[in-house]
Amino acid sequence: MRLATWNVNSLNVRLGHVLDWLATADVDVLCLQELKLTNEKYPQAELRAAGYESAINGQKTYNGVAILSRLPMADISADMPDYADQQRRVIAATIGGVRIVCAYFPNGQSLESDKYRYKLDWLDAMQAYVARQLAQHPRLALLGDYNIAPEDRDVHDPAAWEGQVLVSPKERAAWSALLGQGMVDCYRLFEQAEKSFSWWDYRMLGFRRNAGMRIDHVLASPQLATDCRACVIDRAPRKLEKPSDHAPVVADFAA
DNA sequence: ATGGCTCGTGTAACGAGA
Repeated sequence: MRLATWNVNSLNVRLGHVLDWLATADVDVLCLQELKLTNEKYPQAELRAAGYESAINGQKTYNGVAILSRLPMADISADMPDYADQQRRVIAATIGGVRIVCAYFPNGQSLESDKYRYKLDWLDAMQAYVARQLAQHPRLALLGDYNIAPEDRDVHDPAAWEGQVLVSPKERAAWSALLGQGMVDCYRLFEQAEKSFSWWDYRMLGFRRNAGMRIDHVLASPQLATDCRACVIDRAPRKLEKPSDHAPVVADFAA
């Protein structure tokens, strides 16, 4: 079973890239973030023609997430039930015996911002949500744009970024707490090239200079992680005309 | 030099992203 996550930064703009990528990526499930469109405007027909059904939690202008699957989906659930959120950032479904959670973690903007406080509260809620999901689903995958670079090796210039949003101690503590629940960073199960990133700033020739961060992740529960055979970041779509600033991350599981 | 680009909105700048 092949699972992927991709922050597309507007599905309107990126639909062509998504369809082209699905045609060759051979993934069973694709989690999308930053749709920036409502459920009414979701391109259901085009994706269905490509062989994928969708579970959608859309929002106008900002946020919005979806799970695309070429296998049957069950028990679709939008948002975190015990966290009242105006922003559409979470959708979950059970596919092929795996509980899939697709999440767009808040950015936080800066440590002084109200958005940072919101991010920390949201991270607390996600912690509790994952605990409940784990209790119910031994085979759990949490895929998405975490807006957290877990370690300094996930940052192109750790000195310049030290203490800032995406790498602050409180954000990294939230990441560590997810690992503390048993969740496994699939990407680090395997040997990877140095300076492997999943996001590059549009400005300053970020991609050409490989000035990026690894902030898009696939975490798997202990039982599911034992079946993980590979995890890669596919940089190819980032090289296209008008790309998303994020690249897809793909994780391959036996059975 | 704290910007630099790309979105949506709406049809001009501006907020937001990271």
